[in-house]
Amino acid sequence: MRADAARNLTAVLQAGAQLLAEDPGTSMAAIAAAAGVDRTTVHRRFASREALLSAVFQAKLDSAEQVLDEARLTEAPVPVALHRYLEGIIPVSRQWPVDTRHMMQKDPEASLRRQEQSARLDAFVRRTIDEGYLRAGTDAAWARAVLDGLVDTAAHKFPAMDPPRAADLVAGTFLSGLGAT
Amino acid sequence: MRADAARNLTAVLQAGAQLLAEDPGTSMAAIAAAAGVDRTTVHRRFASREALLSAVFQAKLDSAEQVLDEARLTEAPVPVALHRYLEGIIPVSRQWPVDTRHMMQKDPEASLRRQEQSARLDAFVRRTIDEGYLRAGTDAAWARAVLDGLVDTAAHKFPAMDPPRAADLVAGTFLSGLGAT
DNA sequence: GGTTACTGCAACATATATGTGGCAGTTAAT
DNA sequence: ATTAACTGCCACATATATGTTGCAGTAACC
Repeated sequence: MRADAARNLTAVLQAGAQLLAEDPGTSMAAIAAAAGVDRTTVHRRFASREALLSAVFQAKLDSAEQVLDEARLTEAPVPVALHRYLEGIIPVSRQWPVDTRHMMQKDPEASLRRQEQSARLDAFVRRTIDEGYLRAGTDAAWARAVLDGLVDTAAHKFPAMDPPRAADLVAGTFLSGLGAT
Repeated sequence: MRADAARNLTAVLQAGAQLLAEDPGTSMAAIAAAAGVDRTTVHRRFASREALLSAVFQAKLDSAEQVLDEARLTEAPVPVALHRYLEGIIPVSRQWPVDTRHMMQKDPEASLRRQEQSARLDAFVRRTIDEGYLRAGTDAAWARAVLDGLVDTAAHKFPAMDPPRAADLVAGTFLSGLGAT
């Protein structure tokens, strides 16, 4: 592939991610326009609309996987791993705001990757409970869902907040809540 | 309106809310099929797709408004009001899972009602802070966003959890987090 | 029982999105 | 400088969703 072609490709993926997050029904024409290329050019890169969506999801999965790796969820101390994960995943969630859950039946391969990543986080939450960082009796599924929700909130409802501060806020709220002592 | 017609109308609204929440691009034909009526019947009730969406949003706004009223957010003690609100809003969020934010430019009237309801909740969060139920220095916008996120999580990721227990869980997580003391 | 309201079905027109192919022009790589 | 890759623009075919109309049948309401 030529260098300018590669630039166009990433532009389409990034524009697509932003538009599809706001409106999953965004047309290829709208994505092409946002990326500054012709509609037929997009069709040349991606055989179908599904293929484009798959490429966007793959890009998100790639970024998320790198964050999971670098957070050292199974080895680093829980507070360290948690913070590293949050600081890394919030920018990823902002850059690729698409919801990967709605791709399950369409793209089984991506769905599998997503499940694997989800399982790694589940395991981390279990370790967090096992090592006593969460209150005894805490439901792991609830803790996991709350963590995801806080990440989404920080990432998308406070898009201007810098990742380190957002990670602090999420971790603090997750562990201690907002109530007075 | 005849009684059977009213039944069909509510069936369309409820089926539409569920389908549109999963896929905002759901066709009128799919909604009609889910509601068990013909496509043309839906078109007779709702002049356009937009009109149907507006009706769904109105139904959600009506239910939410009732919850806000009955929670007595400005008068009841904060813990009582919070719990009443949560116990009421979670079923509403389940019955009308549509996201009302994406209707802003399309339906200015509904958007205004939504803003009014949002303002009532903002005021409640401020009161919660002013009366010392949240830690001093807590960002009201963050608290509000976290509360919304927890409601969504409890409502949609734990659809089988009964509202009183879900309200307990949300309130507890909101105020105290999940961390060990 | 008769009227009215409502529905399902079929047909139709329209708009929009997807996907393909050709062709001339431009630009990166050699 | 030449070649190959890539792009934009135009035209086309196809599919699907929206919205409308007419008509016959059914069920609620008086």
